[in-house]
Amino acid sequence: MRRCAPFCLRKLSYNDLRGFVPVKECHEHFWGSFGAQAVRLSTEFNVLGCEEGRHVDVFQRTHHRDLLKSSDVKTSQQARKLVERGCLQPDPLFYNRLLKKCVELGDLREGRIIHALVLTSEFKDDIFILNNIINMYVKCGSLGEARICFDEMPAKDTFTWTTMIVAYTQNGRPEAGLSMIPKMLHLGLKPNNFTFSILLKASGAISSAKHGMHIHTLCIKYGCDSNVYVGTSLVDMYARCGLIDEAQSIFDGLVSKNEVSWNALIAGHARKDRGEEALKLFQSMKREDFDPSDFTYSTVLNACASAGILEQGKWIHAHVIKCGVKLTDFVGHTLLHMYAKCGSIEDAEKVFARLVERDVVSWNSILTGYAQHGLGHKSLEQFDIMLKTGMQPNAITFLCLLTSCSHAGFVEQGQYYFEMMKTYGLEPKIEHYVTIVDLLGRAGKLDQALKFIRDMPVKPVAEIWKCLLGACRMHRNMELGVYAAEQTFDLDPYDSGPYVILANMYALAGRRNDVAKVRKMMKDSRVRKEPACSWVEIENAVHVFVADDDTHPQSKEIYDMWESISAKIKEIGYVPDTSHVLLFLEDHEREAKLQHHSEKLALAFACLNTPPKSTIRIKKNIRVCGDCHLAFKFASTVIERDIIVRDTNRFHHFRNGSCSCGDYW
DNA sequence: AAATCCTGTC
Repeated sequence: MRRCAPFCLRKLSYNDLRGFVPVKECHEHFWGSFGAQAVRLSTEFNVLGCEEGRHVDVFQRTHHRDLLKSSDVKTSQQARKLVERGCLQPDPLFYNRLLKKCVELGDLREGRIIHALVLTSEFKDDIFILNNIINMYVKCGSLGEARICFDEMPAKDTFTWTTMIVAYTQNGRPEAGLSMIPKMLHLGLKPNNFTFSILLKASGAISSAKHGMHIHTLCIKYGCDSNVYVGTSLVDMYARCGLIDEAQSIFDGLVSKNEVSWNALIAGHARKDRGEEALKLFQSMKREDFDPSDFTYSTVLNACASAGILEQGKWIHAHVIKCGVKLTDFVGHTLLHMYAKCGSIEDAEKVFARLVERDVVSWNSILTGYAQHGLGHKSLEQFDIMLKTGMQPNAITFLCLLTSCSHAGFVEQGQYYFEMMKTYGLEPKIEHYVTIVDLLGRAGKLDQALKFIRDMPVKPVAEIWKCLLGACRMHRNMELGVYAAEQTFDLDPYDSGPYVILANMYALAGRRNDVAKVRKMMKDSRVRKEPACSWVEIENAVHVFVADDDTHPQSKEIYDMWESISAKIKEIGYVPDTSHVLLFLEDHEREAKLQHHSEKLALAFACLNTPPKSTIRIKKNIRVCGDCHLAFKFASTVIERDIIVRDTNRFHHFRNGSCSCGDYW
């Protein structure tokens, strides 16, 4: 204790001494402990015209303040020990500062001790302190203890209830948070801005427009809807519930908005795959003099990533550089993700090299990039480097590795990693099981895949069977395919995919009656096939095509261009693969059907509108069809260009007549 | 005297 004294004495100034009330109880102890130094202090006080009695309190307050300013946990403990020894006379503020310190440091153990200390003090019923104790438990991650304190509190106020709602909402139990509101209202407690923001967040988290709208009406009733936090939460809630237009109109009507409100709206559009709208909003935001933050950049970069618009992504990157935003966690990862997702793995590698710090997410992002670009070897090499740097892989890391192996056909390696993840204490989740089925299935080991499914410790979900079904189509195994399809119909009757695959398999086998049967099933279950489309970005504009599209202004040129490409590739050996057409048509009709698939139109359009030799990047909302894949291989030779096609889960790089996927996808 | 809204890898 003596150690602390000089530190405290040095800090005293006249301003510290003014207006403090003496604490008599500590007086004696103080003099006894500090002896000569206290006398010196006393002299200084006398010079300043203070009474002796004030010293102790000055000591206390100064001491608390200085102790609590430091982020060193030892000082918080020191402060507490002084109280335990009776050298300090704590007031409620003292406890609250200590609790705040525990929250900052996430120190649950220390928090519990302070809780105990409060319980033995005269403030054991102080609602303010008890509220802060609950908050401390919540922020330190102990929901259970928070709840016990909550239940045991004799009198609760709005803060108490709000804190508990925050606790549930931020710990993945938004329904539990929402369920507290009726009771709170019943007790006559008025929710405030804090309560409403968190309730709206909870509604958004479960995408429940019903709850959200109810909370919205309460916001209005309690006059909280003009608060900027509440307003922003409203925008976010509607966006997360899929009501993006409602979100936009709330945003437009906001009395006060800040950059967070903009971010919420931009993120909403980005989630809805409205990349261009998100970018437009980004522009408006800057026009209206709101400063984009890390949040904004990662949001718009993500919008570019999902829309696959590389040029505009680069433009945002330029902004990031111009504004001196560091490539730390969020911005760095979304930038890397954007380049990988827009088909430029080289740029993604450059970003990875320049990241200020690399955490497990950075590594996962680059591994995912390699996996999606079919660079299986690179992915595994990178993983070795990751381990050498001492970075701990997580469940997602292994998912990336398994995907890499699956796409590259590395069956044994994949199984090795699957076992390896367990040695890292990671329990395989359903996604991992799906990937192993995919790995085995693609490699033609269908029986092994089925045995794997049977032996799985978890119940198979629809995804598992869809995977097996895809493999059965690839390897023409009708019997197992039918079985897998039946399983998916039970588990996920509304997905069109399995019906279409099964119908195709029947069609290939010439089983017309069965095709009709599947069609009827589709009709009965009201399943609709998602329309296939492809898109390309040319000079900051996105051009979307569907099959047989004739709506584009350049339509005639596009068809002529495709005819010309088609003629040239036939000369060097392209024979249309009509097995990909479901309908029972004559051969020439089947070919006609194939020739105007959306990706072919997109390719022709890109040839017309981009400089010779430049890389063509096409995005698709579903898997690339087998015939288009074949045609594009020949086309890459004929037009002397690299063609990169992104489908739902991977990239195909066509160059000089072959594809990076090695025809294995 | 305390707290509330927006972003990343699958």
